[in-house]
Amino acid sequence: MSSSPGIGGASLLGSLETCRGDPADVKEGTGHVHGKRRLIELTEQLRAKSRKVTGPRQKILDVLRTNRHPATIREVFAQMPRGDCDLVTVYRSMHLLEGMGMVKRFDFGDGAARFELVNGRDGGHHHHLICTSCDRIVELEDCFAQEMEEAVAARNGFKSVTHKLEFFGVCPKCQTGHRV
Amino acid sequence: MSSSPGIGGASLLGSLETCRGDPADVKEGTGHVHGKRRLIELTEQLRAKSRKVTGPRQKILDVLRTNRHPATIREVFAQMPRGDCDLVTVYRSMHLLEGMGMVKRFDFGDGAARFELVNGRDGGHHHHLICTSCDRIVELEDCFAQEMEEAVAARNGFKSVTHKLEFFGVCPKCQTGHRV
DNA sequence: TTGTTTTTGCAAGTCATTTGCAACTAGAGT
DNA sequence: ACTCTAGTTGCAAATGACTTGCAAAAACAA
Repeated sequence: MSSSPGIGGASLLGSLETCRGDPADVKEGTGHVHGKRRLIELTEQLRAKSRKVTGPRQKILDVLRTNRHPATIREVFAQMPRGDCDLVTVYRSMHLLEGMGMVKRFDFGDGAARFELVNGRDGGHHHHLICTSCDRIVELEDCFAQEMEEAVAARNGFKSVTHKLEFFGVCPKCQTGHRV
Repeated sequence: MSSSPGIGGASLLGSLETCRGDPADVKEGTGHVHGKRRLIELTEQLRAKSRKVTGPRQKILDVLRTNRHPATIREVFAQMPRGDCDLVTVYRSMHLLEGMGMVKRFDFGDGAARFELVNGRDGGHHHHLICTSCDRIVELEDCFAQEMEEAVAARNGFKSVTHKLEFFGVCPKCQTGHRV
């Protein structure tokens, strides 16, 4: 990383370790850790699987952490201070994180894959409702296809069955004709 | 189409019109027309919307007609006698057919869109179960997500909600270790 | 048959994503 | 703290799905 020698792990993690008291760290009820402390957890996951905790990876995780909806590679890249890392590195890191189960890939059919940080051990499995007019994304809580999945698996003798389910429609705002 | 001047509409349709008695023409119970007669119906749909019935389009429809599973553009192209038409024409025709509602697009997450002929007026809405090991595709009858779709639409105030749902898993044959 | 409009082939372009490779660095070992 | 090495990164170039521009060719109506 010759172009940005200052982005070492120390600079980012160092400041993080002083943030234990971040009021947003724990979202009550969910048990999920948020805020910057979350980032420390994430980098620990990397270390735990003996992957190196590099500047680009921390930045990418930090961007993912602050995104409420699945983001494309380009969106993640755009949200990093310019010069932080190469676009290719985002692709490679995302692939790594996906393989580690730290992020989940979604496909909304617009040609670019989207990624979202996985929460909790169950992976926080859920689906999305996407406005076909303004691209607004609504995160749907929980999954209603579990039974279906089991039925389909059993009926066809398949194992390790998973599913991909997304909904598309026109959101309330776009129904009024006000393109947002 | 300088390279294949002999592929006129007459050559294909002509032979079709003599095939009314094709034993596979009507699949009992379903009311769907199959066999070559189906192709005549399809070309009529083109004419009805004043799109030209060309050689390439007939060939493409004929390939789609014989495919049991959604096929990629390349697969459709590969199934046409060489020189029948350009790959680009398959892309363009598929886009046209999709716009007309004659074919439906699916995405199994492998980078290439897949297309399947639509049957009946309801569109024969259904889903697929794909083996992640050997790519085998199982067509699942009916759709189990209709209620969900309505609930999601109502709860979020969306209109014209549709959904995309596919299942992925390991098929019986691949579970035994025999890669097929 | 002619005329108009649509369609096609070919070449080139776009865009997401991947890959080759040399330079670089995080973290382990010393 | 210093070295070593495997894992990472940047850059450039490649890949692959899909699209677009344009002139030649074909469908079909008059």
